[in-house]
Amino acid sequence: MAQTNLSLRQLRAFLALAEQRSFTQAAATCHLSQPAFSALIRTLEGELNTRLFDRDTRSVELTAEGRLFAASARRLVEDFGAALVDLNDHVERRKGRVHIAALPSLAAGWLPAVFAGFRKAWPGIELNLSDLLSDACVDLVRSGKADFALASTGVSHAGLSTRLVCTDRFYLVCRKDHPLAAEASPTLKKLAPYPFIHMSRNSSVRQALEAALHPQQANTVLEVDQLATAAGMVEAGLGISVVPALTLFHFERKNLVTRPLAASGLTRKIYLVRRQEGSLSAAAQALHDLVIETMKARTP
Amino acid sequence: MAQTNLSLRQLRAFLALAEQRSFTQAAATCHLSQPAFSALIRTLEGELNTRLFDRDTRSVELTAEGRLFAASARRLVEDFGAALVDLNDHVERRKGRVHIAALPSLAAGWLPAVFAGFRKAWPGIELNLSDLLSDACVDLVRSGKADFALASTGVSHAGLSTRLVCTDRFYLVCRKDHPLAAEASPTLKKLAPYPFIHMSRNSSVRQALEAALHPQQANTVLEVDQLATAAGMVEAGLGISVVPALTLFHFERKNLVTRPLAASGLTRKIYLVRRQEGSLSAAAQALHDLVIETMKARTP
DNA sequence: CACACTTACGATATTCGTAAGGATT
DNA sequence: AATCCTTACGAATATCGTAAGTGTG
Repeated sequence: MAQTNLSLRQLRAFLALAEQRSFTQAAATCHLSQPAFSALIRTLEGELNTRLFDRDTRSVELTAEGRLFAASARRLVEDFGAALVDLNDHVERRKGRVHIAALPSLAAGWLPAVFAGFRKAWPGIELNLSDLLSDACVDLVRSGKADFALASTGVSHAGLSTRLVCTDRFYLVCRKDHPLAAEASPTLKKLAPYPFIHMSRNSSVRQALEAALHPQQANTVLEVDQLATAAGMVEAGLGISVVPALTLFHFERKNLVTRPLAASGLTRKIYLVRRQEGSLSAAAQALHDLVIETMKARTP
Repeated sequence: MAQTNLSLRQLRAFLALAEQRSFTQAAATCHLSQPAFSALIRTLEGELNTRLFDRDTRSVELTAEGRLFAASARRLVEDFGAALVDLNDHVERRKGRVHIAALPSLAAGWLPAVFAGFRKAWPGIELNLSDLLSDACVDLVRSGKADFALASTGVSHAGLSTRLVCTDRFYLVCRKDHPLAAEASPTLKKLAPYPFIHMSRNSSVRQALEAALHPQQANTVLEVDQLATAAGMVEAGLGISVVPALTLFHFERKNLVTRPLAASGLTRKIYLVRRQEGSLSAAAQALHDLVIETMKARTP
């Protein structure tokens, strides 16, 4: 008994017959020939080891046991259907949840448009974004709390797979009246004498910058956490700064100019980080694909 | 999607694999060869239109969709199993309810032993007895409130089937010191002169008696509702009475004697009444069979 | 190369629809 | 005679197990 094998179709057939009380009609409902339907009911009765219908040529009625089972069967078919619909909603991305982690610079400037596009395509999917510094992003992925991350780690962590999605060139930002504003594409060396406004030491922007400067030291005048703050400081004339292209929107201000740095190998690499094993949910995969696609479109 | 056909076995296989995370082991659990099991999972994934497991030669893990479905599947298999167990309990008469109606004379004297036997055989079945006069018994059956009845109706009602289960001979009951006590088997005529204690007019005992007497009139001294009352009255010397064999236990008292009436065609016929169409529940059928069997044993 | 999942394939079992049978009105 | 469920039976389909294939540590 514990190993009985019943199918959803048998339950549906049973319920159809219980409601319509006619083999002929119920068979039509189930898209079966009447004899096949009859056999199906007989099989079901055999598996349940009881007669479910009193039937003769004139009438078809549930037995007491049939009525009992009908109540269960109705609920089972409903629950089964609900489970299938729910699963399918997730598969078809009508429901679901995606949690990604991304560097604040991406979260503020570039991601919103991606999220908007995603939302439009899959309005039923709940989005969750952790805008954190690179290491924290990676930790969320490793712990499974985030589906994937956009971070600047080049280190290949065990169990994580990283994929380069963007190489972000750096730009000088300074006031229009600054001497460097005259240069179309200044070199790093030329920047050295001027007071410099840094991002905080653990930001990806700062780390890429330090790595590029290495033996050199910048003439630090100020260290801030937020790019918007840096923009304000530069505009106020406290100093210059150097930031990746994807953050330039912060510096689109009347009194500021931005200049690509002369080829210096100074770039910030952005990686998509995900767990090595375990596929993404349908929803996460969709966002993943959209991210990749959008990135490709930006820098072909 | 609405017409997907899943089987309980597929769900069990899916859950086995989700838990054991090994095709080989899960296949063994399901008593299948590993390739057959593999095909089964593949079919399931096809029907659900999604991959449920991330698998390679080294590891088998649920996908996000698989985890979602696993929760549903677990509950479905449980509910399904519970429904099957419940149904089987009814089929095997470990659970259930039987409601019968019976004449008070049977309810008090003869049925208790039958019920005791039934209870012993099927301790899980709830018993329900309506001890009512014949017409009320039949009404309960007709309305479907009782599974069957033991009544004295000979009338064949539409939609009901009646079956004679017992022909109850009548006995004189009187005091030991009554003149009739001397007769081993008095005739009805001899009773006529003596004061008579009747059952109420709508009782089956009274009706059978009136039918037998017909042109004659009894010398009624008293009319009572309960046989026990009649017994007390007879013992007190108020009169004699005539009652069916099955009620004689009421009259087994020190100062009373019972005498079978001489062949007079005076009998009370007891019928088992049930609905013509519609089988009995397993529990009701069991009680039905026990009633028939016990009746047969009493009067072979 | 050993282990674990997949593919290939012939054999078996199940399920189907058509046609004939039986019972009831 | 008409209607409805059941039985009979050959055909189509699905499922099984064995054996070979593939990929990974």
